[in-house]
Amino acid sequence: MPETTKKHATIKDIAKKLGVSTSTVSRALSDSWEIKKETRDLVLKAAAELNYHPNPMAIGLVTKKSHTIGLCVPELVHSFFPKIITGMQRALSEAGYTILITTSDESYETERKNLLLLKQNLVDGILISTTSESHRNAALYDEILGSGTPIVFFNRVCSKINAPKVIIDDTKMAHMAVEHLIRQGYGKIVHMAGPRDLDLTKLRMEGFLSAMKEFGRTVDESSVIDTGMFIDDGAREMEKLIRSGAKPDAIFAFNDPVAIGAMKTAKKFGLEIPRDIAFVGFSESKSALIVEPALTSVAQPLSQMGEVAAKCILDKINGRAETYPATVVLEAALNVRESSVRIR
Amino acid sequence: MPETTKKHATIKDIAKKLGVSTSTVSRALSDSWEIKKETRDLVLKAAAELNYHPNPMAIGLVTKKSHTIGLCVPELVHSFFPKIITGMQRALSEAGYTILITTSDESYETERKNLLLLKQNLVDGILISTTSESHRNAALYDEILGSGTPIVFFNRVCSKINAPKVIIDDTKMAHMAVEHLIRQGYGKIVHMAGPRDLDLTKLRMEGFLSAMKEFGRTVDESSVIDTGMFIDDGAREMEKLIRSGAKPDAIFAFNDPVAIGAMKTAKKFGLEIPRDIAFVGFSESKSALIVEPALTSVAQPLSQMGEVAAKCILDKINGRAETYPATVVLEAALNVRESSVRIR
DNA sequence: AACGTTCCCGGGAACGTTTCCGTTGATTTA
DNA sequence: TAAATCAACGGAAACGTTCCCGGGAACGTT
Repeated sequence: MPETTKKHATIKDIAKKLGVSTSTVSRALSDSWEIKKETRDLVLKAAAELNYHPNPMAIGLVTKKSHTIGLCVPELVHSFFPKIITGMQRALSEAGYTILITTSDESYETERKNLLLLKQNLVDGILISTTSESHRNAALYDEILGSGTPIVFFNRVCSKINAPKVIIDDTKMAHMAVEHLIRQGYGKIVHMAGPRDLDLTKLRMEGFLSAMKEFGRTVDESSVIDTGMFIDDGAREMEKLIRSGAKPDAIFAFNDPVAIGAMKTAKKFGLEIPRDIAFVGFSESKSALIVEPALTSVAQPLSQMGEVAAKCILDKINGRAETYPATVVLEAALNVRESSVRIR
Repeated sequence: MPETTKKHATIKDIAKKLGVSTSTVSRALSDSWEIKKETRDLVLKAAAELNYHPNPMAIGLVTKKSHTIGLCVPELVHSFFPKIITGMQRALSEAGYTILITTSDESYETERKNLLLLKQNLVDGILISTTSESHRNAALYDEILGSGTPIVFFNRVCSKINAPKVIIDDTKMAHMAVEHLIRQGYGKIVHMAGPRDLDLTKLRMEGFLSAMKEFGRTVDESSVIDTGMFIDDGAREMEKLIRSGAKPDAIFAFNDPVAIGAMKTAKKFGLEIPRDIAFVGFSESKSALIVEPALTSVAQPLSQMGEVAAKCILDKINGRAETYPATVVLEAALNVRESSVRIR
């Protein structure tokens, strides 16, 4: 009978084969200083021969580290977060960490469940982009933080929590976008703002307002209209706008979907873009290039954002948190395209 | 001094508090039959009071199950797989399983690394949609299967491996799409095929060919052209086609991006869609609705596919594999839109 | 009345690893 | 040369569970 295929070779098997103790093997594998070079090589060779792979659960049980970090994002289907995740995975897998992904579906209750799940699964740290109602879970964030699990916020942050945050300067970029519209000579500019309770909404609106103010534009209650964050929301609000006879000359939308939805309606009503009305989105998506005319938008360094957030959480976990400031602000870019360029 | 906040309450803490043995507590928590109802309630109450949560690592160490299933997809940024993942998460989290996501970036080497990583992390099962060169890892699939870890393929499968697969009938749907074009009265129909080494490419091409044959259309080497799977690929091939003076009347593309890229080029050259040329895509994406005119495409039940694949792997893990056939074929739908409807 | 059952429960090994503590022989120091 | 340091290793506890084995009541069964 051939050597029965034992499920997995353990440290003991190596020890037995070499006639040494498990401690020695462990030390050799972890490259401890208190090990002779020759025995270490011997162990390494035997480990390779036996096709040894350490059991992460056993390690986790004694070290109380899972080498897993939990991720909580609102959704996955818009390719926004997936791009961020790509960056995270690069940084984390390099460091030997693995990601546990959960989606909150824009519901703070699901987010709460997910966070508790992550805690129970003993993740070493949590990366989170909150739902629009982040304040509702603020207490939970604090509780988790208090229990010793580090948290890093990215993109959508909870401002009142004292934890590292990785973001772009939304206000500045919004300002820049609106300034672009103004310089292009568009008259009445309307801001389609996002969900009320999202921090991002406030920040981008601030940018809108500051740009309007800087250039002496008047702002009244009709300058900003509440919208959601999806295509349908933009389409609906645009229709209302047009039907009310208050067609603006330009729209600065909370994000690309809203802008695209609004564009769709505008075209349906026979408006020509950008002659009759201009559009600027935010958080550039692939759709910005597919839609016609191509949509001007603020491009975020998504993959980099993921990478930075990941490195940040690793530093937190490994106690090198001092090297990071509380908030990292990344550089974004305004990509100007046909949807907002005045034809001369 | 107040009760020092011990990191986590364990089963021993409960046992000590109640003056029973750990075995009893364990039995109570796992709802064993050999436990008195009253003591079980006592344990449950104490557990709640102590805010007890079982340590998954300790459990995994002894039961040799991680309650984690590994996922390996080619990419995440096209919202195709994220939609599938959403379905998976629903089914898996419901069953108390957690999901470990890896992306292979269309590289079979990365896929190989990921699979090995998953194995080392002792996942209970693996869900995979392969890279275009799946045959290169066929031996690895078999090895993993042989080592006792079940695998379920979905969407992109490796045909030579004997494992459950969850797919749609690509050939049938391709046939249907092409039939639609023919019935609309389009003359010269060209198929922009996907990557040569992808199973899906062959299947969809078969559907194209069978439909052409069924309706007595002639097929020569100019009827099928190799493309990649991205927007640029479609754009490039379309340009070649037009410049060569061989403008077809309709294009059946391997997928939506290729169709959209081709559409873009067609419009650039002044062709009107669908009058001068019609387009049909595959694997409906959001972009199909954003592009103008809206793109006819085959919609796959993505979330359902994820759910079915997840349930399948759970059945495999729990030894109820007999309830499933080797291959599950889901129903897809051809969504006809303006891009392929002949104007009368 | 002796004997099997059934019902509950405790003791303790086992899972695979890290790590503390101790030991030994060799080397250096006073 | 005795004492102290050091390099390299073994022994064993610990991490938090599950689960097998065994045992003592309480309950029927012949």
